[in-house]
Amino acid sequence: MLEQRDRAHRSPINLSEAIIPGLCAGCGARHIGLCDALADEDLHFLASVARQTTVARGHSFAIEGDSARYFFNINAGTARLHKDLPDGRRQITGFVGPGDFVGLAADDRYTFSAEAIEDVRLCRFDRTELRGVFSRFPALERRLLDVASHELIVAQEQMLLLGRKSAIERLASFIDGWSRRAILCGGGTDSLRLPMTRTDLADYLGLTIETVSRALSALRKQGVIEVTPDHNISVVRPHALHDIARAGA
Amino acid sequence: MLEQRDRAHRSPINLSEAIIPGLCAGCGARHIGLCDALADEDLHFLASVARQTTVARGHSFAIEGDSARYFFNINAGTARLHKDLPDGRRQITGFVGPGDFVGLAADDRYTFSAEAIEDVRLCRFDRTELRGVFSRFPALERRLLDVASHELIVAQEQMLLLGRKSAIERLASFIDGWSRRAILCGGGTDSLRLPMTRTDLADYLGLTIETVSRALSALRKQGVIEVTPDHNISVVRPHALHDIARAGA
DNA sequence: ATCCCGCCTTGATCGAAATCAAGCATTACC
DNA sequence: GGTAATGCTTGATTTCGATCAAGGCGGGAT
Repeated sequence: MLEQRDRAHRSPINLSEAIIPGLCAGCGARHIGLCDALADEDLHFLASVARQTTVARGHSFAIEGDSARYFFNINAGTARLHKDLPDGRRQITGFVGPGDFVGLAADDRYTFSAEAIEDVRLCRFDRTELRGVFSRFPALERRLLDVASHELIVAQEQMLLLGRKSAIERLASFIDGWSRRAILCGGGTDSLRLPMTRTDLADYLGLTIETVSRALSALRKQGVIEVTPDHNISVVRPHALHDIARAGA
Repeated sequence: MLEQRDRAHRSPINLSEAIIPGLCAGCGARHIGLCDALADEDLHFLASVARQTTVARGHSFAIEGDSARYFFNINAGTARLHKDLPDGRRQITGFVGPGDFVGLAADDRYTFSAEAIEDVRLCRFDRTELRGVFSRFPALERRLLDVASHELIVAQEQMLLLGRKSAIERLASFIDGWSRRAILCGGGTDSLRLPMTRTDLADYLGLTIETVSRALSALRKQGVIEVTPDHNISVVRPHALHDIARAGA
């Protein structure tokens, strides 16, 4: 592993970070994990199809309808994926962070837009050349199938949320899920950093900012969460939160 | 192709139908398409991990929470995939027909239930043994990744529908999509068979049966569709329907 | 410091869809 | 044939979340 990291540093991009994101060791499904020994020629090959870039907060690195040339792996920061209706209505389909992939759900053209909500560092792959990567690293394709399957599970859970849950249940579900993700990624269990605005939350949960605000207040008044002055959240009663999220399971 | 079909008939299951569903030749993404020549030993191997079954209307062949032993390929009939909340609220995440796969979005346990809404014929694979199938037929894994990607696109489109569209836009979107699917599958463009009930439609679109009924009436009054006496639909003005679905794009 | 602007919260009112309710059509079953 | 069950439609009323509106807070620019 360390030997591999050394080798990676010799290549133009930091492959150990790009291909084997080390930040979230506990996240399981969110990593490629090309952990086998890599020959130098393999590294050069990977470096030839990948490229590390930085995207500043507020900027998009994929736009719905554009030709889908690239596939991305997030190394640092948070981005939102969204779809828009012509009249401005917006649905955020997910937030992605370190270790996550962007571009799996793409045809010829992107069917979503991706925008950095914090400064984002990412690794960019040419999608055509990625095919070649697959034949050289079959484990990668296997891994991507697992990732895609997992994303399908998450997407279906979100359909249940959007189709059938009340406003307060949606907020509880989101905070519950987000805090589990934070815990898995090694974050402390006390304060939960929310990099997205209330508008983002509303567009993710199919609500308006006012309803999001009211639902958060309701959860606060019930003593389930606390809202910090900087608009972050701390979960006071995780079990109660989970019960609300699952509609009293 | 014909030679392959002949060979398939020698095996215990009808592989040409099960693995290469022939019913919907125009559907593209929905087929595995193991179109390369198959050796006899390959056929025997496939037959050893697959099994053809019939599921009667109203019966489930996968239940949320159960150990996810099997992966399915639908050969005939229609099924609904759904998730339920403890208090009875239900979200249908999709309808599947000939050529579709069920069980991609599964972990250790099913995260959805699958129920036949017509008599269904399907081909059942043991998910553990499927891993072995992958190493023998790498093209299959590639194909499943494509299928999973396509399902992700559809799921995200459905999130936009559930999170941001009005009742009438949801109905228009559904009918538009369903009719395109029917046309691709070689169906006539005139009458559109809806194998699902209004309740299913409501649970798919995040509405109630009354609202579904009213939205259909509204579309009918606008001269966009006609509702046949047997509750099927015929699309009178496809372009207008599409415009409503895309919120006046 | 002061102003402005973006972001959030809370209150008042409105509206789209849910709920409640009634009735009709078709099919299933005795 | 009669009757119950199932599924669909339409009308009346209610409700939850959207919309409209006002005000607070904090950070950045001048």
